[in-house]
Amino acid sequence: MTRTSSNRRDVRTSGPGRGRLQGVPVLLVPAADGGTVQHLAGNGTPTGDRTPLDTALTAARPETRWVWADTAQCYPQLLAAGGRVGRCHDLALTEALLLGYDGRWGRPRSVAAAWSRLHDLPVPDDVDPGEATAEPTLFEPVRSALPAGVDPVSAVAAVYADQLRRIAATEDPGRFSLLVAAESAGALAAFEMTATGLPWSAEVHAAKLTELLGARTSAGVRPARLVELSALIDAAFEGRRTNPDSPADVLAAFTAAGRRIESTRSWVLRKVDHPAVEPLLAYKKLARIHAANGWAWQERWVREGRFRPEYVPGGVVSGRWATRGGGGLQIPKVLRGAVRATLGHILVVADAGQLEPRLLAALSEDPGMATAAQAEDMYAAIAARSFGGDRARAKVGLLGAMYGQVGGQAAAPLAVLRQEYPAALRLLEEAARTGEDGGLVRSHLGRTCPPVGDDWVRTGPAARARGRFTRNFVVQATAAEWALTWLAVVRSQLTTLDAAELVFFAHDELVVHAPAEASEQVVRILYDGALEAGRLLFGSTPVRFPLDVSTVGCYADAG
DNA sequence: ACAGACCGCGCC
DNA sequence: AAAGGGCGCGGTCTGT
Repeated sequence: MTRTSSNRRDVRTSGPGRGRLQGVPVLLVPAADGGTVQHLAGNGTPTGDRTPLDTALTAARPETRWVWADTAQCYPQLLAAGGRVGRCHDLALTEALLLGYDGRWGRPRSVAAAWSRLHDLPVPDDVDPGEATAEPTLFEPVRSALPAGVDPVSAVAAVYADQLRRIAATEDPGRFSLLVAAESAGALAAFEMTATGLPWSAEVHAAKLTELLGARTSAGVRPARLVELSALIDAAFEGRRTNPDSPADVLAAFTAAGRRIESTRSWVLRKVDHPAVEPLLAYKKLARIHAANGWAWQERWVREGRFRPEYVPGGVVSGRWATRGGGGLQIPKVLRGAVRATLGHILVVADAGQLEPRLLAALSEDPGMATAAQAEDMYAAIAARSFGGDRARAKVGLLGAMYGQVGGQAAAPLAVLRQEYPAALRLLEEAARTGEDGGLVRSHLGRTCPPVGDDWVRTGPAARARGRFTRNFVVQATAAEWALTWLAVVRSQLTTLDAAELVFFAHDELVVHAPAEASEQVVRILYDGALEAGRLLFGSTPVRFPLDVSTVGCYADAG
């Protein structure tokens, strides 16, 4: 195993894992009478104290931390019953992080599985949440898979204590604790946001669809505008009936028209001189809106004025979230006019600009790059310093370095960067080499990339592809943990405001819906949170994490 | 009829 | 301008 972060800095003095994200653990305990919670000591052993569940929910201090099997199983029910939890330790997410740290990716991560591994017993498969019992109780997922006779409370306590030991045995327990706290807080936020939903005007959305596509049609029937464009495409191909949704058919049509193209990607088509290109590009754009975010989508995903994406925290290997259905992280720009604050409210939209290059600067501690990362526009600062002010070249070079591009336009800027920012480029190239050799790389806080499969061979394209993946992983995964930490801090501070709700999170962007009179406080919380996230991850670093913040009535007006 | 691969494009 | 990282989704196409 190869570490990629050299020049380690001790961040413990600045207190990751000991600050706002940590608290006194409380353990939930199942009971036939509707539930009690059992208290845990700091090392995970039960103290014997018990409190009724509803009392615990209403009387919990903000620093109370709930230790439970799986936020996905426990929290939606609590939220539906009006409960809300400040902090938690999610045993399943933490188990996945710890297994990954040891290079044991994809093993079952449930409490039952962890408990069984702890006792050298056969490990049960994880239960798909979709296949869980019809009326799950808070602890059903724990109880059902544990061997008969094993007390679920003891199992949770034992796994929790074991995880604390394993965290303490990592290379930097302070960092890993912060990762666990942020991952767990993120899971709370994810299920809260699914319950809350993003304010979505079905009327505005429908009006936009009609403007773009024509009147609504029944399912399976192409709207008027698509029919027209399809006819124009046929005409341009001199009557040849062409299915614009079929890349193979479009390719054949161009071949018949004497135009040899290697694919039907829109940027390839744009270079082709043929009358079918224009209607084809228009068709593809609109057909995409119709298929992915049309009337059927609205019917399925928008209810009571809210779009409710189902977030999957930890759904991406880099620690980014995924969504399940509805394409929640891909709301097209042309439809963002439908995201509207309700009466008397505003949306505060904040996104962290140029996050990945800034994290590269912080990770590598490259002096020149760190200086550039103090600027509001980091690409411009790099350009001024090293590219004679040519911002486009600076950006292409930096992105190419982080994504593993070697040729094309990026080649020359890359050589400049290697000369001027050697520590930053070395970090990336070391990560790539580790990946090509089949090794593991980690994020700043210790999230670890998946190992190679059994059938992996250290040859040509496969090795280079893995090198690009691990090269990008160190940056993308660290960006994801910065953003998660930001989210966690903002979430906890927003509880000080009445009726301010987090409604959207997408990789490096947060949207808060709040009463108009609270807007300035929300803005302050977002900025303070970004500052705090940088401090928690890196202690004192010259790197800044500037935000673009807009206070708007409509998402389309942000930015 | 259904499953899975591939394609292309939306987002970051 | 179009090479390189991560996704979800809906379309077609191919194989069973």
